[in-house]
Amino acid sequence: MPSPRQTAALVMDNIPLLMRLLRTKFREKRVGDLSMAQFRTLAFVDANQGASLSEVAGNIGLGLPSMSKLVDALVDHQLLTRDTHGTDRRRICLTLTAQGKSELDEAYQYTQAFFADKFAELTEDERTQIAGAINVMKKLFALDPKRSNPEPSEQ
Amino acid sequence: MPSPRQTAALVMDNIPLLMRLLRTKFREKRVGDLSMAQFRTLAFVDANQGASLSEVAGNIGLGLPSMSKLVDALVDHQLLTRDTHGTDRRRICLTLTAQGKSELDEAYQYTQAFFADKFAELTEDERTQIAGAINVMKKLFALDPKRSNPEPSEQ
DNA sequence: CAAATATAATTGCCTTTTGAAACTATTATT
DNA sequence: AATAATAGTTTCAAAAGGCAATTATATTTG
Repeated sequence: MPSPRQTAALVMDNIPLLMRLLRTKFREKRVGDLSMAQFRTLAFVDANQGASLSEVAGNIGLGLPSMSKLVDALVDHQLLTRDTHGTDRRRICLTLTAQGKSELDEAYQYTQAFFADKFAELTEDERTQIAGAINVMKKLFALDPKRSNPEPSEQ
Repeated sequence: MPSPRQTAALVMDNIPLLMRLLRTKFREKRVGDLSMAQFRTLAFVDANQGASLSEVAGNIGLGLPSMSKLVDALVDHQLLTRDTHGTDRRRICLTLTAQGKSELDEAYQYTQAFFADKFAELTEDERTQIAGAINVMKKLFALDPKRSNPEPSEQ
């Protein structure tokens, strides 16, 4: 029966360690030399086709200038396309290229394989507990990556 | 009944978001202008008095040069002391100063307050689930910050 | 409608963070 | 003693991120 404070401490103490593990595993096989931020950007655009720069920046946790440069690099490497929005030409419309999708998948699956192997060591109950816990926190902290603009209205 | 792969995906997708939240909250009130890495360094040294540079670097996930400079700054601000090890004068012995301990506590508690408030919205069962899940992963991934040198043998 | 204001993204410049390589000092090995 | 190994530091360069100013487009308002 952990108190809110105890739970907070447990989360605060261990999330950074989990994150580091994730980073480490990810860097271990930097597919296509994607940085963590680049990877997460691709993943967000994959889940939110046609996203704007602001949306991506906000959801990844970067400023506009930084994200603009990051996207620049991804476009240069032909992993993303940056088109102008059809009805609002200030905005850009980010989309994954086929190559972007495949590199994203490759990077994702490499890391997933490691974690899946580890989670396979657990019982179903333990996995259920973890999945449940994450879903609870997802809801509690409104963690779902939301588009600031509810209408994807492409073109 | 989540499969290992599904559990992996859930963790991979949400840990970065949780981490970002943690960072954001932390930066919101940068007590004493501590960076995230500096904060985690102080926390590690607090839990591992007399730690060496390599130990800290390894556990925080930084290279030696970076950690050396980071520690430099903390020593300059009188939050850490850097003494030479008694029996092996190549090594350094890091210890928290009283001020370091107090700034660490202050920073920790500020962030903890936010998370505790959120977790207070949950039921006991949900908190138990979260705490259980984290403990399972802690064990599974051997997340506990371990000292590379089991013997703290000071001086 | 024209002027003023707001918004989206980019660019230039700067600071901070990071690491690779070289270097120093100390300890361990042969 | 000579050599190798280990712990930290320093130097240098590169990367990442942000602030402020700029451009381009939309929206508001007088």
